[in-house]
Order: sequence, then structure tokens, then C-alpha cells
Amino acid sequence: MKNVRTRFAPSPTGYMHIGNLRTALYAYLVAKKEKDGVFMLRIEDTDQNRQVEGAVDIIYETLKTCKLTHDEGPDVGGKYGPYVQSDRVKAGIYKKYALEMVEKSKAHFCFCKEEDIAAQREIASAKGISFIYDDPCKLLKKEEIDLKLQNNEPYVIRQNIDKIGTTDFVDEVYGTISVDNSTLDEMVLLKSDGFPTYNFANVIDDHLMEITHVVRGNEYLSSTPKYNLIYEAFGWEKPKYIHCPPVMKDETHKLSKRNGDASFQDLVSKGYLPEAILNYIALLGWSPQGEEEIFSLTELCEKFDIKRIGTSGSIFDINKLTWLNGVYIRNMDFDKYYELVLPYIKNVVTKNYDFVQIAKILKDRINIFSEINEAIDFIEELKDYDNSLFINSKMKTDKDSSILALEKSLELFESLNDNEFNYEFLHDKLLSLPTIIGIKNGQLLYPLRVALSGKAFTPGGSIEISSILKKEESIKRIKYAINKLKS
RNA sequence: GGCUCGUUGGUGAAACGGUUAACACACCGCCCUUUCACGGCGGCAUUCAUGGGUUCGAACCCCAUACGAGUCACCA
Repeated sequence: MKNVRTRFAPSPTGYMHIGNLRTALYAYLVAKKEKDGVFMLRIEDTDQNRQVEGAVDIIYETLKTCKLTHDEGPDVGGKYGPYVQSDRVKAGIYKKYALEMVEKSKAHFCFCKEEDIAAQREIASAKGISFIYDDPCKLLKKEEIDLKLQNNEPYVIRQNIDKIGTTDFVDEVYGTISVDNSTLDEMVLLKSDGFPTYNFANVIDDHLMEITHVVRGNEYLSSTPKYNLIYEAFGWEKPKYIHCPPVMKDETHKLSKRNGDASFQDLVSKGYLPEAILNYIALLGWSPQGEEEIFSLTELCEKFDIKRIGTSGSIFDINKLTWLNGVYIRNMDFDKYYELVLPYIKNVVTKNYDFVQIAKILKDRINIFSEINEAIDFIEELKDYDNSLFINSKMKTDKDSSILALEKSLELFESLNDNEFNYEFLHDKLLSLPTIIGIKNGQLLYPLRVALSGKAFTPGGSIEISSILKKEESIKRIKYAINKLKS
């Protein structure tokens, strides 16, 4: 059997959104599941009007950060190049095949004006009739065509489709799709600017590049018969088709880059980990065999199975991604985590505190890095808070008990050296204090946390916080709280 | 409008004619705990869009209907 070869063939028209990335992932997995599978990148830039500056770089960058390494592509080369379609246009590839189609009577020259066809389409749709263009140019005699060509009349090359019978194919995901040929319209293969349409270029390149499995969104499901007719015209072997269900934003709308946050880049900048994003989107539209859901890319390669791709659209659930991201953070090796988290911490804390300690109290408590800001902003600066925070029925604290707790804590802190402000030592001292005074742990530690942080909830408790703030700052905040309570 | 595809809880989903319809997220309880989280335990679809049919037996097969999506470009 031939080596499996798949491609990711985006058009460089802007951001990379999650649906796109998932298609790339699946194409990668289909290839890499096999020992010698090849995953390649091809840039489909046949629409000269839609080019977006820097879009190709975003594609490279995204694939790189996701570690979806392509074996062949514009930047890494390969035997089947060039890998950018506009370069292939220059090499005359598409025109040659388009002309061959004409020769085989599977396509014809068309000199019709675009506006005329559009007008007809308009009329038909106003009448509610389905429109399939019946091209008069098909009837042109050879001499007439030659004359028009000599006069440099603009033309396109349009596919010929016999309106009789049906065309069907087997999709690996959706099963047998059967379409009546009379409903197929004869699409343009080569545009008047000499560029091929996506429809044509895609087929030519997939064949020339020996793609064995075509992985793409299911919006191509209904036009696949037309592509197959091209394969048949040349007598080429058709690839296996793997059409993927859409990724939705809600029940009725596909995910689009229109409304922002669905792009890969957005998610990364919100503090999501590429590995977690990839893991999550793998689960949208595909389900693993067992109950395990956490997979590295390598594991995905092993587990992935085309047969388990679903057929209905799935709604992108940021909730679950967030949870999954938290799992990745919690499972991460501390050094790696620290390296990633440090910039976020430094973004909030500019004073010289123990960043390792801060990172530690955060690790089990955040799902995404962007939560850090709010979680530890009190370290840098105590914001004013209300005395009512000290009163907590569950903790059995009120104004007087809080004052007592704070005064005792203050006494203790003042008796310590600054270098005794470490977690172990403070843990010993602070936890033995309630017994001595004859109160419950919470009655001491809760008011202390409020005083140190100005918040009722914080990552870590008062022991952790005081060990981070150290002697001087802790005492300052306790004194402030006592004054506040007494005034 | 024609054609193609889809429809299992709020979300992702499993189930390959016979199960109490898995599991995960979310949600709700309880436990652990100095708070929050983490972790642990438990709850959460009498029902698989609806209506028919086939079958001893249907979420799974068939047919209608409804709803949704995709497509019908010199866009991909």
C-alpha cells in the first residue's frame, strides 16, 4: 500500500480559527498515525483579491506552536513543489491541464460576461427557480473559438458535465453520497486572469502531490462529485475523502473569526496552552475509544481513528477548554510551569517578592493564566476594603474577635525575624497560636487573611500570604486593619 | 427554491437490535480544608427532534414530517 499523504491547504486570508486548526490537526493525525505518513502544507492563494499581508506567517507560526510539523511545504521544500499555488500558476501547471480537459471535451472555452451570468442568476432566484448556467459557448464552433482567442477576448475554461445519471462516492465519515448529475453546475476551472479556481487547483494539486487522504470541512461534501468528475476526466485515481463536521459557535452559527475570540491566537493570548487547545479541539467531532480524554499529540496519533469522527456539528465550549487547560497546568512539571507563569506574575507584582512561592500557590488554583491578575493583585498593593469582611458567621468571627486575633498576630510577627517568615516556620507558629489563646483556627487565620489581602478569598491562606509579604509589609497591613476596625 | 448533510441531557459525547442510555465539562449537594481552589463522594436524560412502520425486542433499520446546517461564485 502507498504511503499515506495528507495536506493542510489553507488560503492565506487572515487568522487561523479553531475550525481550521482542527482540520489541520485531523489531517496531521491521519498521516502520522501511519509509520511513514507525510503531512504537507500547501498555500492556496489563487484569489488575488483576497490576499492578506502576513497571513502565511500566521499559518507557519500556528502550526509551529502546535507542533503540527509539516514534512513538506513552501518553507521546508519537498519533491512535489512548488507548494504555493501562485507559484504553480507561474509554472503553467493549471493551464496545461485545463487545456487538456478541453481537448478531452470535458471542458470548454467560455466567453460569456460575468455580469450577464450574474443577471440571469438574479432573475432566476427572483422567480424562485434554481439556476444552473446553460452555457451557450458550448455550442461554439472551433473556428469561432479560434477567432475569439485571436482577438484576445477574455475567456474562462468551464467544466462540461453530462446531465445524465448520478455521481456517487464514499466518504470515510459520511458514507455514500449520491448526487444527481442534473443538479451539478458546470464550474469555472480557469479564471479569466489565468488563475485556476480553488475547485480546479485543488484537484490538480492533490493528484500531482499524490495526496491519498483529503481531509477538509464538510462544506465541500456536496461539490465533491464535481471534483471526482475531473479525476475521471484524466483517468486519475481518486483519494479517500474525510469530510469533517463543522465546529459551531452556537446551535445555528459556525465558528467564524468574525466575532473575535475563536481564533487560535486569541486563545493563546488569553493564556490558554497550545497543547490544551489542541487536545480540546481533537475532542470536538471525534471521540476516543475509552474514557480517557487527556491526550498529548503523540497519544492522539496513536488513538486517532477516522471511524470515530462524528457527523454532526459540535459547539465550541470554552468552559471545557478552560477546565482542560487547568488540568494541563496542574499536571505540568513545576519548572516548565514556572517559566510560563512568571511573566504573568511579574505583570502584577513588580516588587521583589518570592515569585516561586507565588507561583506555587497559584498552580492548583488557576485554569488559565489570565486569571492570575485578579487572583494576586493584592500582593502588590492592598486595596481598601470594608470592615464587614471581618464578620463571617461560618468562621465565627466578629469585630471584637478579629481585633483580638489581629493583635495577637501582630505580637507574634513583631517577635520574629524577617528570615523566619517562611512557610514552615509561620505554619508552626500561627497554628499553635489559636490553642494558646483558646480560639478556633479560623477565628485567627480568617481575619488575618482579610487584613493581609483585603479579600475574603485568596489563593493560599494567611500563612502563605504572610510568608510572601514578609515581616514589614505584613505588620503594616495588620496595623492598618486594627486601626480601621477600632475607628 | 433545488440538491447534500445533520438531529442522544445546558455542552462535548458513548452505544455497532436486547445495558438501570457510559464517560467528561457545567450545575447542585456533601466531605476534606484557615478561605478559595485542588482532591474525594453523590445527584442531575423514564428517554434518544416528532409521527408512523419493520421486529419477540428499536436511540440504533425503513418511511414521512419538523427543525438546523452546507452548497448552488471567475471565494476558498
